[in-house]
Amino acid sequence: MSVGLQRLRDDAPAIRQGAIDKGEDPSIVDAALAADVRRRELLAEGDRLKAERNTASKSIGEAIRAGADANGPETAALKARSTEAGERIAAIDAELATVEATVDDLLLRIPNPADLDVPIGGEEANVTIREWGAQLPRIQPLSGEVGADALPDAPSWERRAHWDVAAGLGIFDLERGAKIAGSGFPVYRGLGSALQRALISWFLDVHTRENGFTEIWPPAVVNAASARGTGQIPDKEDQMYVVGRDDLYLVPTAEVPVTNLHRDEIFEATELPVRYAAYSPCFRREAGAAGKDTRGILRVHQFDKVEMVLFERPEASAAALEWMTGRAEDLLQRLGLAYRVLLMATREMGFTQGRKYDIEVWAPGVERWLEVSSCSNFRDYQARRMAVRYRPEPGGRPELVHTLNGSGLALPRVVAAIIETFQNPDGSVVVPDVLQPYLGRAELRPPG
RNA sequence: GGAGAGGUGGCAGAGCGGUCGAAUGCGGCGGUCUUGAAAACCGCAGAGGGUGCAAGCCUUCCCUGGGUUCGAAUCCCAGCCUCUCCGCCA
Repeated sequence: MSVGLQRLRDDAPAIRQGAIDKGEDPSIVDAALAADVRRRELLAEGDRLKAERNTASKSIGEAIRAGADANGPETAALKARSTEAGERIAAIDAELATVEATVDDLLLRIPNPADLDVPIGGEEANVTIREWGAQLPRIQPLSGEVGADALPDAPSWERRAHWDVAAGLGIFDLERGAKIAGSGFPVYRGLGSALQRALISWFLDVHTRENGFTEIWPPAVVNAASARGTGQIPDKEDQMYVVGRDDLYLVPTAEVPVTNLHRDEIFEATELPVRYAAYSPCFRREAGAAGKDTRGILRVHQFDKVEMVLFERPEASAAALEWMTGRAEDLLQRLGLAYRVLLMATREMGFTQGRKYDIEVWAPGVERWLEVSSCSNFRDYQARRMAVRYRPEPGGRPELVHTLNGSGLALPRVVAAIIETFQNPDGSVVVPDVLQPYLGRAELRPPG
């Protein structure tokens, strides 16, 4: 935490501006700085008194060993000196404890400044930096060319939304999901369930066999220290499901348990980078999002995701973010889904990120771009909270690592895009080539 | 859930309430020796914070949090975790 203070002292204007750019309160920076001044005053005085007490206590021990009476008058004088120092130490430590709690709390509320080249602003300031694939129209001719070449009066068909197609196929059961758990807890059945497994397996297979990730299967709950480490507490606390009785949090993403794997640890430089790929269910309360995307599976309280998590040397993290984003894009290309990559503007980023790319797939049935991946470089922000360090040189001083993570990929919207992109006029859906071995079939059709 | 044992540095493992940030072994780093390596020998080696240009000095940390004491790794209390046995159970 105090490495953060160091940066705060050295670079307060940039941190302040970073908070403003992200739409956060910059006055917290000054409050933290002021509290830090008081903290150091108390620390200096407390340390001085502790040194005094230590020497006094030590001389008591020496006197006794030299033959003095442990309860005699000469030791009593020494004890009085030590006791007096002890009382003042107690008072100072008490104030120090409250001041440090204040500093820690304030530090947790100062956001990570965005990289200097990140556009400043809200959604309108996001920059599309890449697009891939054809953005299919909702209405298209039954045969022949798609697009401008199509004849105006030719017979056409209309793509349906994924929930309509899924209803025909019998692969979702949203109503019964609502009955047994609540709205936003989808049930997948039959080939819908198999499609979930297929996607998870294929994603993990690509990451582990081709991309060099180590697979992790994490717990679905974490403790408060882990939630704080990755920044869910205090920033996004109300987005998490809490198991109050046991003081546990349902994970909103595998990022939380997997990044915390190395909390309070020191890597050797030769161990980096560390690359993990982890499947987990993800639980999100989506508080404040009521009424948005209520149809289908575009916004749900529980979904499945494969997450990529990297621990990197600072000088390598920028390139690692590009690489990791590329790994997520590769999955979409091999599925045959059109997508675009956005560099997110400052107010569209989270509290903890230095740079973030969102990847959105085109869903031609609902005619919308759907976010399926978010790839971020946290630089040393999470590492500081979690005390994850590495030794640049053997035997050298530890320094903070950089952490990154990105979805690779989140399932529901990929499923929606697959259904809407590869649906046929008769209601069947073609299975992408890469998934056919996992599903054991080339298309989804209604049973019977 | 019940009963017992235990949590010390990268690992293993000592540690009468004062001289313990902590013996010893392994591992690590540097060196001697060697054509090179191994072995042997010598030496260095924890983390955080404060202060200082720096060398350094001071301070905290022996699971966590309280307490007793002039002084706690060592004593007391609570919690967490691990192991063994019993019970229950996918």
